[in-house]
Amino acid sequence: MKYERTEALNKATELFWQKGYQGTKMRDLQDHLDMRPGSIYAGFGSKEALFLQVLDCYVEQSLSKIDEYNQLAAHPLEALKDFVSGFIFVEGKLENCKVCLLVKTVSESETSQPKLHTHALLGLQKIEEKFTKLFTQAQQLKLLSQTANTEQLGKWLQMQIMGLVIYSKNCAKQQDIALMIEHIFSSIEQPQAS
Amino acid sequence: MKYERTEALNKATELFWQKGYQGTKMRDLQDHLDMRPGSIYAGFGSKEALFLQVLDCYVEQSLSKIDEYNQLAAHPLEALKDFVSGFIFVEGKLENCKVCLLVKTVSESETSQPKLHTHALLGLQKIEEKFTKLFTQAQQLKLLSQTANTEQLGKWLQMQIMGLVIYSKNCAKQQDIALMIEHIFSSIEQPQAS
DNA sequence: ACTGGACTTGAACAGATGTTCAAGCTAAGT
DNA sequence: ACTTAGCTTGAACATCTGTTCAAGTCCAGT
Repeated sequence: MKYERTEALNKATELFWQKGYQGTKMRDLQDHLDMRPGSIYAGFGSKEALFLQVLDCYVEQSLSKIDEYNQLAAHPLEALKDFVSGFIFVEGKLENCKVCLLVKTVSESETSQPKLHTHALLGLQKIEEKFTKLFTQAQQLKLLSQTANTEQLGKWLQMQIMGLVIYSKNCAKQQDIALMIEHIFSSIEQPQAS
Repeated sequence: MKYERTEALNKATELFWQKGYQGTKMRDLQDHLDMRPGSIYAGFGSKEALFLQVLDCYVEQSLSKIDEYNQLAAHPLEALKDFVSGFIFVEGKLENCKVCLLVKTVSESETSQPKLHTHALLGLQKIEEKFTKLFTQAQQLKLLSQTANTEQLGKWLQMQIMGLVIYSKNCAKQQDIALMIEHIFSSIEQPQAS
């Protein structure tokens, strides 16, 4: 059942990612997971509990994806850029980009679902810390100015990604987005007084 | 009844802004507008129709707010910066910043509510056009390089605002955000090859 | 005082939605 | 073949939610 559990979690992630927490109905989940309500409740507790597990799973996967990129890339900055590009251009196409599940959740649950909100913020924080860690690595490799504030850079990148994923929904032109990504990273590599 | 209508629309905007479209229940609206369901339906048609009117109203108000800033400020770039700051630091405080209603709607309605999605995107487009217009003004006033692509700058600013409003929910430190705004505008005023 | 039209009221409705649970099923242990 | 423990089933339930409409209220025109 262990395998089926992760399988189910992944399918649930898909749905929540597409439709958001409130937009996903229990019936949708039943269909998509091919599980009856009783099984879902036995396995995950409740809709909210399932969603929290989905969030955790999503964060875990994002963190390891960054690590993967870091092992493949020539240096940490390239890894971050690849990660961002991979996030926006899914299978090379802009159209497939979904708004990051965490971003979506933070925006949706702002006031109505404090538990989800806190949880999503926590996830975003972990990812930001990973960004900061890679920036610090880059600094040690002399790829960044020794005076650069890597923590501030982590925040900056996190903010940029949030802007990018939302804006991607708004903008048809793949090239515009690619240009923005270039711009973001060229401004990081030639650090201003920040 | 004309006055009461805009009054009601403003109150509805507040609620939708706080809770999102799906998160706002008809009963909440009834309480908050102090109107009975029949009156709401007579005046606005349906929950969806009301929300669309709220969106239109929100866009209109945002556009005129930019114009106001433009008349008060020394030049268009300052106006844009004031607008962004005013958006993020509501009454001087970061805590009051709500995720932009349009951004929230785009994120929430991505797949489940195509009508709302399209409408919100249209609103964002209008605002972006206004940004571009101000950048073009700035260029004519020689505040920007004559080779700068003002359309691209409009997109860039729009994307930055999206990032900022979401990130503001995540980040406690007012100073970090202020720094980011500085960074955004200083990079615009010293234009790269974009 | 009376009429007619427009707006308001709020109980009621139909369908949706999260959740439960008694009954059924499956397979490993004896 | 029998037992047992744990998982699965899906009808049923209580509550929620968007919407309707017959009845009521208000007020300008006569």
